[in-house]
Amino acid sequence: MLDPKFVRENIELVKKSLENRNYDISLEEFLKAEEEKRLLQQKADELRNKRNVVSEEIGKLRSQKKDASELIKEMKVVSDTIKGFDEKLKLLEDSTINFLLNVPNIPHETVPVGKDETCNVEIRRWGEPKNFDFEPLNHWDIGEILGIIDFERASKIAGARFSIMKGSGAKLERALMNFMLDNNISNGYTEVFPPIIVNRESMQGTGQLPKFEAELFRIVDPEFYLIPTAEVPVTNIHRNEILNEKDLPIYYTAYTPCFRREAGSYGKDVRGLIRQHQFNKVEMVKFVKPEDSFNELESLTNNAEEILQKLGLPYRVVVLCTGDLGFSAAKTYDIEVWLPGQQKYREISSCSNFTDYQARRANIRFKREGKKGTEFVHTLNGSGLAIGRTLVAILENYQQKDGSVVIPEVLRPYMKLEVIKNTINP
RNA sequence: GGAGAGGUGGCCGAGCCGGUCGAAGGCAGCCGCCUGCUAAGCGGUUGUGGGGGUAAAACCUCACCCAGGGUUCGAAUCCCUGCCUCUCCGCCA
Repeated sequence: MLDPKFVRENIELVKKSLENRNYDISLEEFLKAEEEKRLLQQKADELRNKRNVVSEEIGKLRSQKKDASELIKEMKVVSDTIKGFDEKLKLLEDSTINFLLNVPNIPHETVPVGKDETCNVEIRRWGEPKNFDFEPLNHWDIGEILGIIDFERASKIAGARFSIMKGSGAKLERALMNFMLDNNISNGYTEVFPPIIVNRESMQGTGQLPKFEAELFRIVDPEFYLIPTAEVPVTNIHRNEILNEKDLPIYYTAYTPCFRREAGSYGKDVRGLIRQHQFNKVEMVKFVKPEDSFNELESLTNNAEEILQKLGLPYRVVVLCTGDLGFSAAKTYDIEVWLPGQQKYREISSCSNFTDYQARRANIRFKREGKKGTEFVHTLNGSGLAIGRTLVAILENYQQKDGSVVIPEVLRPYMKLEVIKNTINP
């Protein structure tokens, strides 16, 4: 959420931001309501002050056994007036907050302005897409040949966009989790394993609600939401807290399953592991001081890249333009891994700085040493990495002519295996 | 699932037959005094958010004693609902 005071004082900047993000929202109504709210609040506060003073007076008269019925009568009217003001105030407050909850974060000045994903800008590449001396297969074909992924039975159990990992496939999934967690831990992140169903307040704290309800799986009775990313529970760890300056920065990493409805993506990636309703992910989350957050975004992104480098998977980093930038983010780098089966770079990580946007929603503050008052922290997060997609990348990049898949060196201690051999369909 | 206890400031802990309670007392923290140094001791001070005010402060004011409603001229204190914690019983990975 943006600071109402900030919006009030930076109308042009906010308008520009909305325009660059292709949002068609007018600020006029909000500003009017905001102004009205402040005036009304002043009036109500004055009356409350009067009531406080006179009520105390009544108390004194009472204790002296003197008559106070005139004052009581008078205050009854005042109280009714206050009640009326409060009702109006509540409506105005609701409408201003509701408005702000639907206004996206302001993109950082280094974010390229552009309409849609075609305007994203590639920042760097690492590794060379390998030349195969045979036609590289899609991961779902590899999975079938090796007997390590079963989509058909998964759809029997749950439905479309689910999968069963089997044998060496399941083991590879597990190895990736552990390798990624260990790597993040060695980069200074503290491992956490949070709840994966959460309450409404948490979803609102990180910005999934109220705007993106359609993306979420929901449990109706009692009301809970399945997390679409570990960002939700992990960022909310410090909801409604005031942290000490000396505690910052805080780095967390978490493995969790993630659940997404994928509404509106019916035609896309219908085959394979790329777009599933349930998938595993290792996430990195940071709480930092405002002045550090954009440097922290660079190191966060580097931490994610390091994993791909160690796995020997070619990738590129792109910075999202204003039109493609996520709702709560001020700046986002997507990391895209090379998939030989698709001859394309595909997103495998998304690293974002949310500045104070989530912190204000979730009310996460910190106190500077020797300074009065509090400030909102800046929050960041990034995948490090999406496990299913990493597994896809390994199958496709490390496939051999005979259908087998070589296990990347760094995973061998975890797998206790060097090659997933093709014993089923040689 | 059944029975009971409780949620107060950074922490501990009073208040809870309604008024002078933003809230006693203690601890911790900060400032000063004292002391050869340390400890002890003495005095002062210490929350968050909103609105107004200011160049910035000072300052004024409202709200906040788990959350949301209600009663009342007035609520930490009374009533209702919800959430959470603890103890006992049952059930269970």
